[in-house]
Amino acid sequence: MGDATLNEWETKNELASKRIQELLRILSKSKMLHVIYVFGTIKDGLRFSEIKKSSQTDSTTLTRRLSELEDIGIIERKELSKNSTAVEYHVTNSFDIVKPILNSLLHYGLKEKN
Amino acid sequence: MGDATLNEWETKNELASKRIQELLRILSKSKMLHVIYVFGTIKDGLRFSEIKKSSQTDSTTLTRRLSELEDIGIIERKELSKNSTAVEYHVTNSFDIVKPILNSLLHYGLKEKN
DNA sequence: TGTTTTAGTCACACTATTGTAACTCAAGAT
DNA sequence: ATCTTGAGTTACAATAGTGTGACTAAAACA
Repeated sequence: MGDATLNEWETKNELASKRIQELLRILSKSKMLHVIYVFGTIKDGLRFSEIKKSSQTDSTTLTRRLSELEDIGIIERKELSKNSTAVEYHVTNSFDIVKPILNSLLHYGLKEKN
Repeated sequence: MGDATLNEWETKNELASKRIQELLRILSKSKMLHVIYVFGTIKDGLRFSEIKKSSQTDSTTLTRRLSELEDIGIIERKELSKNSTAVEYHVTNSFDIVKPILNSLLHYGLKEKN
């Protein structure tokens, strides 16, 4: 951690800390990484059933994870053609903001303990 | 996320995913960021009471957080001079591995929603 | 018209995590 | 000898997060 960065963390508002903690809380929930991974790899514009199959998550948990991601503005839910049976999920710009975090985590995960 | 990185994530062992989830689970616990922040800013070789005061964490929670950080090898607990009343906590090499994650999180936290 | 698919919801028992308050026990200070 | 500090521990009740199985309502298919 550089000094400038630490100073920022030290002096800037508490809001950053709140957002960070919220993000961590959400990211650490069950199946969240699996779900995000699907958005990161497969494609944009995913159907509920596709995400469910690809992430191996049950309906209940998937609904929970999707609405949490929607809440923090990382994905968007779009009903296709005014009826409710067809729904598509898209990533937003904020998804890009989270990518470096996922990458850092990945590199941590791949690194050996020492 | 770059393609190479994604491929890694896709093809490398499940262990990475386990480690990542474990790290996220631990990082998202209450006061964890406060505690890590103290290690990152104040100095190395901290006493229990210093961490307690600086992170504004009660004994119970601090003990929990410190042993979790010790478990994943991010900090080390050292009893000074064979008696148990003086204890010092040090960061390990693994602390450096986690730094980029903290930095990424910080930048996420400081960024406006869009 | 009946069946399947899509996208969920609901209730529930179970486990994990939290904060609080009280307690301990050894060493150093008065 | 008593008081305080350091570094916790223990018990506990409250809250949060989990997977399971059963259920639903609309639309598309046969």
